[in-house]
Amino acid sequence: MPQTAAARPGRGRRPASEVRAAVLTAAGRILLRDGVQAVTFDRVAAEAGSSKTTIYKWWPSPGALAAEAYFTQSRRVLDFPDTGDVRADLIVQLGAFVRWLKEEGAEKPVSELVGAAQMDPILAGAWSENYALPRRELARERLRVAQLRGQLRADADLDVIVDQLWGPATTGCSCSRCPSTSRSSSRWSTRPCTGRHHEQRDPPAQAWEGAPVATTSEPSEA
Amino acid sequence: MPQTAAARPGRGRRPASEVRAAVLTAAGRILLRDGVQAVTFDRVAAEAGSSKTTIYKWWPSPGALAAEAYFTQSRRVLDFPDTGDVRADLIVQLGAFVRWLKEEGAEKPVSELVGAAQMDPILAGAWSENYALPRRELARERLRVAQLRGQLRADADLDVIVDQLWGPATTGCSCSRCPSTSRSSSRWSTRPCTGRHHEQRDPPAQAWEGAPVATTSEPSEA
DNA sequence: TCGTATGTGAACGACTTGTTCATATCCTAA
DNA sequence: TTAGGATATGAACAAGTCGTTCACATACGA
Repeated sequence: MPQTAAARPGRGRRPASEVRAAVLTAAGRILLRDGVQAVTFDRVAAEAGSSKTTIYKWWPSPGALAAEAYFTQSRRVLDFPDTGDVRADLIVQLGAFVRWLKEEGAEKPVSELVGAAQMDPILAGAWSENYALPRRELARERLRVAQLRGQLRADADLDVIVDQLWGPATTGCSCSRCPSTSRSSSRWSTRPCTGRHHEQRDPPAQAWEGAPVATTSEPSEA
Repeated sequence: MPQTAAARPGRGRRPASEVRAAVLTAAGRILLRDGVQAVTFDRVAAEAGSSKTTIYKWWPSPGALAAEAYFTQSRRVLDFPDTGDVRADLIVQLGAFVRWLKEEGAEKPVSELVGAAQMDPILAGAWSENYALPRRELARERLRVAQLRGQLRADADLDVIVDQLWGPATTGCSCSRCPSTSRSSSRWSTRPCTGRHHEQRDPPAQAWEGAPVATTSEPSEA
């Protein structure tokens, strides 16, 4: 995440676009460095060099601000490429998504955002409407194109395919502190894309009863 | 969850076991009624008729207290029966678990506890060590007995079976605010128990990329 | 150039979190 | 039965957070 915009001292109005960019940048940095609970209007205002009053005006809650900061950061990383070969494109995007989570440090903030959404309806709504559902629709569009090009069976259930392709990585976020048992991206299958096999031989890793959290995840160790 | 123990007025020490029971009962009721964030030492003390000082001594955090209150409530509901037919027993227990979540109101507090665990290492540790891993081990024990009795293939991967049987219900907890797409308990399979089929034809519902939360869940609607 | 809109920082009130301390009761040993 | 030690108790306190108000300083458009 990029460096914060320089805050100028003293009163007086700055252009809204400048303030907005500074606030989102500061919120994103606090989210990554200190976690979703550290994203408060007071702290973001201090770090962005903006007014707390203004932030209260523009965002409904710190959670919504944290979510928007995350969306802003992730948008450029999670683009869907379009080379004409949908299968290859989805593999590239899926790889980018997994790297974004596992290697570029997004897993912790995402799991905290998803976690916080469980008790923050505003954040839950923002997540679903501004991130989750739009991204699902992007994936479905790519799969529809594959169907039109004969690269995917016409009767394939697109939601199930989206779940199966991206679900394991996302389950890792929503249940990130789990014992390392059966979850592994190497076991994921792209078989639906071939349009030939009916059976799902390698079930993707998933959450289980009663064991969604543990302390084996390094970033979150107490 | 049962009624609170009557709080007696005035100073003076009460027996620790009485105080403990009152605190756990109060915490459980606040968790169910008002959510995990309402479980604070002040509120629990007020509702239990106990001293905040004492609660600070006995529990490391409100989250740990909330988790223990939940464990206390769930223990009796989620026992594993033992009739000799492991397959039938697991179906009964799985049904009790799903009813506990969906019909007896446990889904919301569980998803909030799991969500809060994402940013509360103490709660995460308590959840894993005192609830998740012990319950997983209980399930594995039952499956081992099935293997010994020839009711389950000797080479079956017990962790994968546990994930697949209980995972969907638990995924519903960890990602409870999701659009109703492919998740449905009716699609779960008990096929591993027959020891005959290698393929998993009906993949259990699971989380997907970017869409783990939404506002379609009634209890959590803003 | 002027008037309107709005970002600004300080101040404020209400509430929460966590600790301290003297007191009242429980419990165990003699 | 009594006495002493341990501990649950409620009030008080300090520090910090949350959310709002308001007069002021600047941006911006006509």
